Amino acid sequence: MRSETFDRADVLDRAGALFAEKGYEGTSVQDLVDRLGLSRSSLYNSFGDKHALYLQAIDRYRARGQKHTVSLLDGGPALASIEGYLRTVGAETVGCTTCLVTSAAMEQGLLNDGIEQRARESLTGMAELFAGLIRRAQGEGDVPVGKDPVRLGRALANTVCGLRVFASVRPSQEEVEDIVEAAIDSLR
Amino acid sequence: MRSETFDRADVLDRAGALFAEKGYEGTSVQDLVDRLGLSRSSLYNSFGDKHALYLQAIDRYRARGQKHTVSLLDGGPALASIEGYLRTVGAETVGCTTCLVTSAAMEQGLLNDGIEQRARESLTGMAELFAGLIRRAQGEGDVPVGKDPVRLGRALANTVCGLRVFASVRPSQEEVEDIVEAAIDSLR
DNA sequence: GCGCAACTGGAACGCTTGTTCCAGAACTTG
DNA sequence: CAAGTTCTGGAACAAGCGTTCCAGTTGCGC
Repeated sequence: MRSETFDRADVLDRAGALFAEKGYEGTSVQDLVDRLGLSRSSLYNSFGDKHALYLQAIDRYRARGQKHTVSLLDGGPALASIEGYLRTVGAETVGCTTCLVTSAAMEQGLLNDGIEQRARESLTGMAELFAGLIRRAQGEGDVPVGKDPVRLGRALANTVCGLRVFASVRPSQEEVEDIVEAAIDSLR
Repeated sequence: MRSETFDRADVLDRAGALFAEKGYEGTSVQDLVDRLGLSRSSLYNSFGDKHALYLQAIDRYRARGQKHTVSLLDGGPALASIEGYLRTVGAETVGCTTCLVTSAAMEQGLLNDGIEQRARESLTGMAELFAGLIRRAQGEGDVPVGKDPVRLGRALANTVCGLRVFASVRPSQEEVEDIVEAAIDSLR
């Protein structure tokens, strides 16, 4: 026996970064071989074909994002958590960090298998996460009880979604801050 | 002499629809020939190569969008114009109408020539349009003067941007309505 | 140290890609 | 009718694509 010499998660991370950068169709298998540090043969043996690798990279990306989100949100008042999360997304946007799920949704949304569903899951998941936090913040007296948590949660998720696109366009810090702060204002 | 038999604008519209649907890399020249109703040769003679056609389709799309926007916005109180525009975008979103500029920005944003700039122009243009309308609505007593028109305008543009992504994911009418109504609420 | 399994490198595959070219048909204008 | 231009269909091209396969190397577990 001999176990895999490469770090599977790490390979998927790098593949995901490449896919997010150049798109699925824009990334050739040769690009992947060059960037991932393993041979063509190993790539096919360990991950299947290009599309299978894409899906695995997306799943990995989503899992990592979820872990990161949770660590950002637990503890402290809910409103502060929301603000912190939005500001983090804002910083990523200024840094032109492109989002793999958004890229995948835009590129393949209407036709491809599995991807549309994954993207929708990510979006509704984020909306529900926000809604829960808003409800908690209302309990903590930080958000007016008149506000509809579901509606506001969906709006915040959409704001994040918009920022993912903005990231492709090298926005100024000022623009991004305005968007983030306006979102936060909507909670007051 | 013999003039062009096809309608140039119409061909660009159909090309744009195809590019928006399948992405730039995902659309082959053969796809274009099949859909546009003119021969490979005419296509190259009249529009140059694939990338040139793409840019022309984007420009045409933007011009058409601008014309449409203007017709939607002139006349009546500014607040009603904003609401009408947002609801129109919402309807397009429910109908899964994908936006060529957003697709182009996501696919090529960081690397390609001309496209990033065009996408940013579209976004900042929309933000400024909103800012102007908000200022007018403030003059008309429909929006509190305490609100910052520039910030709010940017937030609305970002909301539209997010909806363009949502359209790829077959959202429910309810979700989209929540997002649109929350955006409108932010003006009160 | 033997055998098994993961890995490498490269060659080969059939297919699609974007692009060019050409002979001829279709049409408009003189 | 003739000249000139646009359009068509199809062939041809080199390059790149995703995928498969194989001979050979490396390293772990018995």
